Amino acid sequence: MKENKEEQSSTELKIFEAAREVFQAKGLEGARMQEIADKAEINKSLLHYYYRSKDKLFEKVYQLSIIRVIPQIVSLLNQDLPLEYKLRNFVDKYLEIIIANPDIPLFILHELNKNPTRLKTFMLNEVGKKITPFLEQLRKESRKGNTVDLPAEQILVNIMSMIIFPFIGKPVFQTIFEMDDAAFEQFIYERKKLLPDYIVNTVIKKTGGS
Amino acid sequence: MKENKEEQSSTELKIFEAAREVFQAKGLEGARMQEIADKAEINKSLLHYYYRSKDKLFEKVYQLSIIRVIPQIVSLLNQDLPLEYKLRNFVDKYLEIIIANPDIPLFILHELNKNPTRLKTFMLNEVGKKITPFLEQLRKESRKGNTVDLPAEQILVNIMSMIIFPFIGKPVFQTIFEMDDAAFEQFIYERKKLLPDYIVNTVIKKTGGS
DNA sequence: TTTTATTTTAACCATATGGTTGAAACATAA
DNA sequence: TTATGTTTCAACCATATGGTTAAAATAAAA
Repeated sequence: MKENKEEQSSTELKIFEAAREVFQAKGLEGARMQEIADKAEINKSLLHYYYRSKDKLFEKVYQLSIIRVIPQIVSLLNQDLPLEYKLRNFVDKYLEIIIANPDIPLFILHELNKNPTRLKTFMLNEVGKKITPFLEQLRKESRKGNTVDLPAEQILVNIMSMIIFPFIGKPVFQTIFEMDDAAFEQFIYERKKLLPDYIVNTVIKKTGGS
Repeated sequence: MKENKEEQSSTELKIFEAAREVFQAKGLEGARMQEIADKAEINKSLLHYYYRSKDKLFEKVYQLSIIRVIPQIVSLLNQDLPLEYKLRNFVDKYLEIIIANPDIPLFILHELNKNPTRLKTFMLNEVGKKITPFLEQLRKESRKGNTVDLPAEQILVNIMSMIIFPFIGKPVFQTIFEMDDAAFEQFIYERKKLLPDYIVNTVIKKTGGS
């Protein structure tokens, strides 16, 4: 390992990318070190040369998966913007992030299901605390009669559900709608175009106008 | 194994129930036969006495998990009813089924993600083909201007997302909203009350009335 | 060239795990 | 009682897998 922490060698990155793919597809126990080595086109010894063990490698993949998406998403709710604008932006950018990392949600949620307390403090501090201003904003607008009459938490769950679930349910939807990969990609593309408007319209009550 | 296929011995059922819990929580590779035996309060030998192998046991759990929910849900869309009534009923009963089997969605989707072709023919025949009448109904009402202007598939994905995802994302929501188990149960109960109306209102355009 | 870092090869170890077996204890029914 | 089915226990096997090691080959840097 000649390089320092910042500039990783290309093989180290190749290994990490392969590990990311395999872990995200199969989970910690379902993944095989041999499969990771094969996908990275190196041999198993090198895995231990760069990362000491399966657990260590998994931990890096897991943490980076989370750091790669969650802070970005949370920050979208942390700006001082009018509700409608913020909402539209949130849905749009959230979808962009998930489209770029479509396997991360199921990966995180499966691992979290096996061990629900794993990220508790992180979730509480980096997500829970940082979204309360947004929930407050929702409640404030709700009191003014500007939103649909639902608890703020239910609204947020609705929004997140519609953004994330299509990616988690991809194999089901692809089959029952008889879509090949291209068709599903098109379906997601269509979704990205219409979902921001749809969510804004189902959350925010427009006063005045036609 | 004295009993016939219909009336399983109580231990056989106890084993199956334990296996269901462990497999649904940990997945196929994450599950340990010893843990199943412990939870069933029998020893490992008995697992093989009743079910020949881990794979065989898993297969039964997997298939029953699917058969326990999917046909029920699909049948809700297969009745000859007006859209609004059908929709309200669908959301209500779907939630009921998932509340009774909250771990099944993530379980199925994780296993499906590891092997996306696994249930392809089943999904196609038992789901895909049977929901086309519903999609047609949606399109017909859409042409009459009675629904929101979205492709039928997008509408169905929205609906399924809002029903299923809260259960998949439970560990996240529970943490960021700081809910204990009772509070989360209450949250789901609240959801069951309001979601049918909410979904009907966001899908069906009411003509006339104030 | 000399030195250092990277990569391969191959063999190997330790462990966990799924799986098996046989004997014995126990219960139940014929 | 006899026979059959159920359950436990303990020991054990085979395998896959994660992990390690040593030696050599190769490449790169000094």
